[in-house]
Amino acid sequence: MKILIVDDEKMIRDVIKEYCLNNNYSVDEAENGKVALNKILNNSYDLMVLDIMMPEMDGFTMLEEIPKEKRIPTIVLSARGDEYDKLAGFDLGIDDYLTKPFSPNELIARIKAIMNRCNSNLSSTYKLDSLEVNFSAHYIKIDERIINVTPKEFEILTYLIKNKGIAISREQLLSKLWGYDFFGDDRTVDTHIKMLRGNLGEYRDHIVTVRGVGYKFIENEE
Amino acid sequence: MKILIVDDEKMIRDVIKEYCLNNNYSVDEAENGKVALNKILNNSYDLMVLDIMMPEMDGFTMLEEIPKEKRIPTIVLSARGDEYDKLAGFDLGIDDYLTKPFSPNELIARIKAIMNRCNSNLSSTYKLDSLEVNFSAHYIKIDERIINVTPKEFEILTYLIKNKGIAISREQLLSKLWGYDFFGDDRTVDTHIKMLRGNLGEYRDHIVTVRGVGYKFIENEE
DNA sequence: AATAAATGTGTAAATTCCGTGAAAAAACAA
DNA sequence: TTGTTTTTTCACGGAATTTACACATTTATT
Repeated sequence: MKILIVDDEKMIRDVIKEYCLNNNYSVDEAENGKVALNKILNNSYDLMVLDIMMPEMDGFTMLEEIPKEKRIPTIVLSARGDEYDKLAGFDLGIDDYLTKPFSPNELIARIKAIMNRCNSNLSSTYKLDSLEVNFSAHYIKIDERIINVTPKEFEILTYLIKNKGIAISREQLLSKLWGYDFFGDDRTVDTHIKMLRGNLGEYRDHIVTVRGVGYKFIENEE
Repeated sequence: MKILIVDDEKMIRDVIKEYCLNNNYSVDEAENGKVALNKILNNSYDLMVLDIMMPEMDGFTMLEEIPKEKRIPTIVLSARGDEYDKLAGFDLGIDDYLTKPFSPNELIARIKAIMNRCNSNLSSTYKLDSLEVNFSAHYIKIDERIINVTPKEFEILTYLIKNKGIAISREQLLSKLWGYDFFGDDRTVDTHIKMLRGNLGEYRDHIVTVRGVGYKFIENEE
């Protein structure tokens, strides 16, 4: 179990490190978002403890830049207590957060909780009437019949469903599903949405376009 | 999203209830462990806020009595701040804890965080009687019915609500929502406000013009 | 009451946004 | 390789949105 600690204050990194080592987790550190991003791209960690307020590259920006296949469970440290909105609207990949000052024991406890949760959270399917999306087995069924979609379409649908009810911008889709280094056209997303809708048949209207923003998946009328 | 609040002090239950309702969670209460256990066995909740120190049956005992299939995400409230309680609690599958006295806002934030990681179903919503503005889903409802507004109208309303009670100048709106490089007419704002008011129907008067300054959103008469 | 300044409102032109289809480019399989 | 599927680009056209502006109305001041 390897944990990446991202914080600009050495003191804090040291404290967290100490506690992690005592609990048999191995640790790597980064003092800002840039370094962290680099480490994430070139190594594999099981969990990240991330400070939001950092010089060079802040935590939010960094999270956005992580390509999807490199995303890991993340506990966010935040100095101010009133930024929850941001956390909420932004990225649902954040697993937990703590407001500074926090107790190291509490952090450890949460790390344990997340480690447990992730291990037990594997095969899952999403169901909506006769629509069935199996995330792990990677198939979509409507009325018990397999619907063929391309990988990208599947990724998009999955992402929208996991963020159902929330409007997702094209940029967010691109950076999450294509990767931070994709420099193509926004409208590519539209084309995939078009294909996806075509394939979803009677469920096509569950992908709603939010004009000026992007798309969202809805379960019912809202 | 239904939350069960378990605490022997009615005052505390009421406060938590108030905040939960404001955030679109529905609420049920129990004044001790026995009642709570009963409710859990016969209903289904998405989350529980649980006080540890209670008469009749304390929180820990109660947690142990819950059969595995009925366990739900739990936030523990504890009057004592010593670490032993905290860690012991986590071993019982507790998801988070707060020490009394706690800030209701923090509790809400943590509830959101847990809801978020369990079923990624959080929504930041502003409610005023039958007016409902969902920031993340990007919709406005009045009397349960969707109100169609343009993106700019939505942005403006959102901005005013987030700064409710404060007069916002046209310049401020322009620079925040249009961008610092907008060189158009001040009065464009007025046109959008006009449209927005039209769409807000009975709530049109909550957007007050502050003569000589700009506009503000108010909840009640002032 | 008269005046000036600020705001409300209707209209129409200008602009932006999105769905779509077609075709080029890239990835993949045989 | 060759052929097939997937991904990406791009441009058209309709529709929705944004903006500007003229005129009406309100408000504050004298």
